[in-house]
Amino acid sequence: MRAPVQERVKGVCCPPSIPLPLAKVDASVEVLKALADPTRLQMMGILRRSPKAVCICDFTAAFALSQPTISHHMAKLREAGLVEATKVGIWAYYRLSARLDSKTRALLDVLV
Amino acid sequence: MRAPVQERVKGVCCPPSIPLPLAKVDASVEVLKALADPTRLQMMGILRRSPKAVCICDFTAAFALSQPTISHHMAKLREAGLVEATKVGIWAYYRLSARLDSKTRALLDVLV
DNA sequence: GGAATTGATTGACGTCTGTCGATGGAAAGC
DNA sequence: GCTTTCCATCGACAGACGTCAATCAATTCC
Repeated sequence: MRAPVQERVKGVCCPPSIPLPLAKVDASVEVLKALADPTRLQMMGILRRSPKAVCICDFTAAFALSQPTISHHMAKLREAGLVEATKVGIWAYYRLSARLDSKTRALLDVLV
Repeated sequence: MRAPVQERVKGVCCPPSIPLPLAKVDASVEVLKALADPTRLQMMGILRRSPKAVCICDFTAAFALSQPTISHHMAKLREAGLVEATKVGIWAYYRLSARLDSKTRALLDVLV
């Protein structure tokens, strides 16, 4: 008869634990949602490895997805503040955002 | 008239870049999806800080969500291999999985 | 000016997700 | 045995998400 993990009285639950700061959680969730898709995670991997900004047309060629879908995914990454776009003539070039905070950088180091 | 980001010929796109290993991406996405929810991220934060396993009823008390929803979220974390459950009498206790790989640990260090 | 190309946007579709109420099963107390 | 408590599962529902075809705006080339 070993001791239980914690003292418990039936019908009596502990007071709620101290949660993380709500703003921090929401910011993290926004980044996590942006990364939680295979296509977008691979896009981030490609961008992190590329010394130059990458043309959208290259992503369209790399993934077996329609051009609007590629554009949609890149927009998600842009809205999350993960990438930046530059227009050169007809072409649109994307690179990792220059102002990624240290936590996001650490995430990318682990993931891609 | 500065040099463009990359040489481009109209109508000609570069060959696709080398993507990350597909299996790695899918595994990462599974974990990211499990973490990309405010409730689940906070659950992970609580579990990571708690030296003891935490009773489900404490989560039910901590979050303004119904008991089935709490159970649903914990099941998601369990399916992703992030947490483990122990049944003690009527109560169910959860803790961080003992066999988290180093990348997942690093993720949690950054996030929660 | 007109044709061609890139890429963003729109609208539509099926699927996945977060949430709840209701139900069910197991353990503990009466 | 019956009731109570905890928790997982089921069924339902609204909203978000990933995808595509069609369209549009901007640019370049003829």
